Amino acid sequence: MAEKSTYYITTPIYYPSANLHVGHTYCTVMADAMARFKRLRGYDVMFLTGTDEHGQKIQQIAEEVGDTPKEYVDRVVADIKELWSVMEISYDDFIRTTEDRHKRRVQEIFRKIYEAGDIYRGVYEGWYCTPCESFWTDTQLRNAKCPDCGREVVRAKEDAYFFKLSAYADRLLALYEEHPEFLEPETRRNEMTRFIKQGLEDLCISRSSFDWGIEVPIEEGQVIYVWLDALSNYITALGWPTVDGTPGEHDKYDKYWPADVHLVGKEIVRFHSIIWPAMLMSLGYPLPKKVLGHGWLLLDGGKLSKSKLAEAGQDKARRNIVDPVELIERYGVDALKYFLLREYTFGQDGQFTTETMLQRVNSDLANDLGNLLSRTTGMNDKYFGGVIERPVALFADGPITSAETAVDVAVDARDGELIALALGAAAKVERHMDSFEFNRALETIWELISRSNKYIDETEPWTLAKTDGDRERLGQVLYNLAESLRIVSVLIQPYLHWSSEKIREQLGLDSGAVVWGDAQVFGLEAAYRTAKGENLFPRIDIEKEFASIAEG
RNA sequence: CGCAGGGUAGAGCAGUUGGUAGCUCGUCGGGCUCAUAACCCGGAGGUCAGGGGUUCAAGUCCCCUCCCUGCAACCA
Repeated sequence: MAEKSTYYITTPIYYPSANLHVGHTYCTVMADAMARFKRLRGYDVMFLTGTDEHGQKIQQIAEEVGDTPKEYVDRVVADIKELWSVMEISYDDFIRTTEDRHKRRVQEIFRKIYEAGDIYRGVYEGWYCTPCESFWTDTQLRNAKCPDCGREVVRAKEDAYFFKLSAYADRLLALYEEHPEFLEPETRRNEMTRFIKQGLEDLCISRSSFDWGIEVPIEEGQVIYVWLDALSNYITALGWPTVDGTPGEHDKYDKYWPADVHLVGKEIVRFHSIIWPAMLMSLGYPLPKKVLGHGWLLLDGGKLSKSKLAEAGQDKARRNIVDPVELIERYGVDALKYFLLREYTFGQDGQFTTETMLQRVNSDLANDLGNLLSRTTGMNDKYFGGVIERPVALFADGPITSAETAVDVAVDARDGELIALALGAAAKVERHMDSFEFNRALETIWELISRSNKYIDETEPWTLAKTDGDRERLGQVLYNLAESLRIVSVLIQPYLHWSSEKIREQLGLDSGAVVWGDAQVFGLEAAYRTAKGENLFPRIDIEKEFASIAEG
């Protein structure tokens, strides 16, 4: 037997200069959904996230609050890990660039690229703000002043090491040409192609003006500058390149590299699709299969930023919450996850407002899904004491596994329609997930939920309940609804883990035993013992909610 | 200046290779009473930013104009 297929997915490693906002959450939630989906499909998944902890900015912030950089990032990283834990982010490894396993390998990478002749010593020249001790490029300056403090900057130089990025322009263009799937969406690839054709400069990869970083292995007083350090995490976490020769050191590298997808925000597509492959080319390592750039969540038409966050706190009447911790405390993990995955089109920017999220949660989660479960279990409890057997009349030949059979076999056209839709959903979800269309995957599942709600209205179980002779049909209807909900519980499992479990609980199913193939079988359960529980998603009174948010 | 995207119903968005303009929310009307005042059905609402062109046929392809946004080497 062949080994299980592997799937390696990464998020960027976040910069812990401050706590994360809902934009970081967006990226991580997508990666988590994909990782869970692939696991459910039987892949051996490696899902990596982490933090990029070096650099001048963190050194400065730590000094301001009187901490060492390490103390400072330890605290922020603890919060980040706590957030991922609350959100049930199923990462397999969390790499911190301050960890020894990373630092030693980054130095090894530096050495190898140096030995390959792609690193040389030169002079970095830029605008320097003396009070901030920061270098800035021409375009970073604001009105020719320091963008941080607004004070004068001076032209300054320092010795530094450079990576011969310019030497890789042709090979990068060839990569995009021969493997367009390497960089998606297409618009990002167009941007990068243009960018390369404008001419690549060599990349400054070390600094001597601050010391919070990994030391350059061949010279004291220089630390490795961001990209070489940060991008390397995708292989250092897998134990590559080898530095200590311990048995099994690079097993994960052998197994999972090259990565199937680096999920990144559109603003760092350039680093992942130009610098990173160039580094790997220099090292002679295989390239990742895909870099995928997602869009941004926008707040009031602009990107999420600290100043925006401050403003957001000012507008009491319709304050937008962008702190994921607060969103989760108020509305729950699945509400946030569902909204992020359902509302936005991958690759494009989208407006984020708390009001839109609450509307989405009310209509899709409370009214459609929660209510469907409530009415189904409620009627089953009321009419059958919660116990319902698989109706022999409908499943005389056993469970149904194809939509065509469903339509042929069904005694009632509405049954056939419902069953056919339920059986076809999994394949559609798979197709949409293959192209990272989370919104469409969820849309597909919600078509089944809507059809189920409609099925209740069409079959009118409350009318059937009034006549003894209709009792058999009533049982069929409720069984079909339970089966439909069971399939929903499988389909939503990668996205709404918590809800999936709650639904299965109320249906009397084992929560731990979700198998994807079960979504392609109708009539699987021989009997249901349902028990109506608490409402999955209580309706939110949006006006009252805003009043409460304003009081804060 | 350069490069890359957008402009589609009141709001937010979909619209593969050109073939009757869709979805969600909201709104209006109706139905139902199992359910979380939820659910189901139906209606109204768009000269697809503007102009020109190609075509039997253009939201879709080509040209021009206007408006918005992103990138330009440390922002998810």
